[in-house]
Amino acid sequence: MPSLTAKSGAYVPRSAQEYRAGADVFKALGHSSRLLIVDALSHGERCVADLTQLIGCDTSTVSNHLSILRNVGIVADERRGQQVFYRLAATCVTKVFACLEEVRAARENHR
Amino acid sequence: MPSLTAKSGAYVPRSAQEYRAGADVFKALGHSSRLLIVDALSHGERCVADLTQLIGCDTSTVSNHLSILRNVGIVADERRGQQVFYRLAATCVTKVFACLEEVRAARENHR
DNA sequence: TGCGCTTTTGGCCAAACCTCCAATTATAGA
DNA sequence: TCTATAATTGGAGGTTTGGCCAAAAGCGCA
Repeated sequence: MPSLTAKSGAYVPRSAQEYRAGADVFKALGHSSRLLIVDALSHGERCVADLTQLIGCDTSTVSNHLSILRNVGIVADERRGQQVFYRLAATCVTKVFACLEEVRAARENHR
Repeated sequence: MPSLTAKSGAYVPRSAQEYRAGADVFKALGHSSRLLIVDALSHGERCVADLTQLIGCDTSTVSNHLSILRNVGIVADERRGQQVFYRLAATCVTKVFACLEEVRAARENHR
């Protein structure tokens, strides 16, 4: 039988939908190319061609990554002439990079 | 030709390895069950059986999720008797939930 | 040692993901 | 209108993930 390891009643899980929506956001960040995109955009907006050159893969692939980030609300797009510019829509994600450092430290500690 | 949309020289990309390591952390958070685990652990440690009941799937599946979280340094484990207890190793991840809210708001805004 | 309980590991299969290419859409300029 | 450039969409391929089951490993206790 499972033991009550935490103070009983202290934790009430959120809705399954909430976890799914949250997971989608992290899933969007869970790819090195998309992380590079977010990092780049945290310094200013960029068009698709810029990002394509930065990442070094097919334009369609980058466009795909951008749509994934846009669908979860991390970036926003704006067409100006022939180009489409992307910028961060949720600036808080830049702070998350700091957390990555703490996680890395925790990993180092325990081996 | 790509246009220089950001202040030139303002952004220097990190190493590919850094992006890969960071992506692995987010990938670990990018699953609703694992997000539930993190949320639960933010209120105190839990043994595998507890988490299994909370999630409602096979024990082996939960164990697998936990190993993914452990490998990137988000959680740490400690055996006490027959049971293995898990706790958050990087407490900053709890703050990330707040960021999810901002991302959600950004998504709502733009539709 | 032998039994029971808890957790982990390995194998399997279906579903999801990533990348490219080709084709399409949107816009600017001649 | 026609052409060139920028970006998106659709489809094929190969790879990775997620779930279960069965088997193994670790621990406590008689």
